Amino acid sequence: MRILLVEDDVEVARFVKKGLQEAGHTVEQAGNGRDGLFLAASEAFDLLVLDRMLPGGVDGVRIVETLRQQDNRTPVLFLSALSGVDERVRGLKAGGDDYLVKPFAFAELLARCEALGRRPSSEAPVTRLKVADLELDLLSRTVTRAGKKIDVQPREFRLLEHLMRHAGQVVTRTMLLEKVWDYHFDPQTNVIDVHVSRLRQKLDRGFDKPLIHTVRNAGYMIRAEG
Amino acid sequence: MRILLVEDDVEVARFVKKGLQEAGHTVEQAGNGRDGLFLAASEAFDLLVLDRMLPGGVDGVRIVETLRQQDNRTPVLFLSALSGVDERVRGLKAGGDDYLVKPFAFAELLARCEALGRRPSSEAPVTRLKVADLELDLLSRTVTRAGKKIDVQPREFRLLEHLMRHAGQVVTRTMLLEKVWDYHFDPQTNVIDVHVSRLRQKLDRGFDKPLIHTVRNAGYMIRAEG
DNA sequence: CCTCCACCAGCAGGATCCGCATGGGCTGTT
DNA sequence: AACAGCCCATGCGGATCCTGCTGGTGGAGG
Repeated sequence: MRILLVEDDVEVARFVKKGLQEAGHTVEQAGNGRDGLFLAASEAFDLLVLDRMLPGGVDGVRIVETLRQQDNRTPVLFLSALSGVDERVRGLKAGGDDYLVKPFAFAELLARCEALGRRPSSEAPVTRLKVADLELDLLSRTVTRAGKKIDVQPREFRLLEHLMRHAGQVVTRTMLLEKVWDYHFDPQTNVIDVHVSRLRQKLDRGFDKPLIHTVRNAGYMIRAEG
Repeated sequence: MRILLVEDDVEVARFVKKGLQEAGHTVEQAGNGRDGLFLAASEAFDLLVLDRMLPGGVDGVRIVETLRQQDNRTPVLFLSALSGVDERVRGLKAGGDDYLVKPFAFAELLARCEALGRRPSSEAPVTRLKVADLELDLLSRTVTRAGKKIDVQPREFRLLEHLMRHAGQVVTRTMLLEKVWDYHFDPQTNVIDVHVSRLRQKLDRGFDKPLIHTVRNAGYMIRAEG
């Protein structure tokens, strides 16, 4: 499972991250609400573990509310020192899925994480991928940016799908050749460049924030910022 | 939401049931594990609220394990007086989705119930259609019969999809022209016949039970028998 | 300044796909 | 029996669409 942990307490963060990783999950971490929200909105996670209280304006509840407003249904587990019933209810009402009070036993955190992660990815296949205002609907084979429909060719679609499934991660040319072209050799041409170029034109033309980024000597990456 | 409550303590049961009903949910209730399991297995609920300890052999954990084994993914919230971390972990590991320790505040129970009910069946788009041993996967755009992959053209795919979405119902030519071809007039040719024919060849050839049936003077129908 | 890498426009081959027309079979009616 | 209406299968032609390559240009990095 790909988990995003947003926690400002360094000790707790370290402890949780280590434990989750040892249980076989991939953990990204943010130390404040701003970064956390940005990551959660721009990349795909199976679960968010949020501290209820965070420094700097954007707290856990705020993050969830924002995400839910954007149709992001990623399960959310709150961690908090606030143990009052009202606090717990508020967290859940905002769109959280579970609420664990500090201090907690790691075994319970893990069990609850896995309970949350169990349902969505297991039986409800992803039907739409989203990166910033770009959406790709696997069912209708449709691409939209900022609500406007964009026509893409089959190969472009596969390319984009692969990029979006790895949003925020660099995708190498070799990977693309394997996964999008089913080539298991180097075609010695710039096929990829050409298709990426075409895709760019369709996706980024007319928008000031480009989504497809070149990573020199490595490959490409799709992501909202830099 | 349709909720099943399995709780042997009459007082608690009454209290919870009343509260959930006042929040606008429908509540069925069982007083022991046996009945609870039977109900949960035979009817469709959006959520199960189970007492962890129940009289007569079948306890909450047992119920969940049995259901999960039957591929029943209905969300489960445990209620229990057993507050140890190990107990909680066990409940979640068995397939529970949440665990609330008695005594609890009703507001929290309600919030957790609604958090659990929020996600699952509410909006899960259909991604695969099935008629007898014929399956159509909207995501991979794949058709299989009896496990064997069958290649179909785009237009054939749309045609088949439309037929399968109305399995067991006659689909008229006019409907097909509108929905599959986007024709709003009569093309005066036998386009439909041709495509149905091609589809038949691919789907029914080599199988004794045909799935696509002609309804004379009406249209076509896909269905397992007759 | 030089080199390498990436970008983009244009092009042309190819493959796919689709719809039409024809001829034949079946069914029910006259 | 003969006929009309409906439905089925196949071959063919055309058109579109798509894709990958080439070659020249621009820019980043050394």
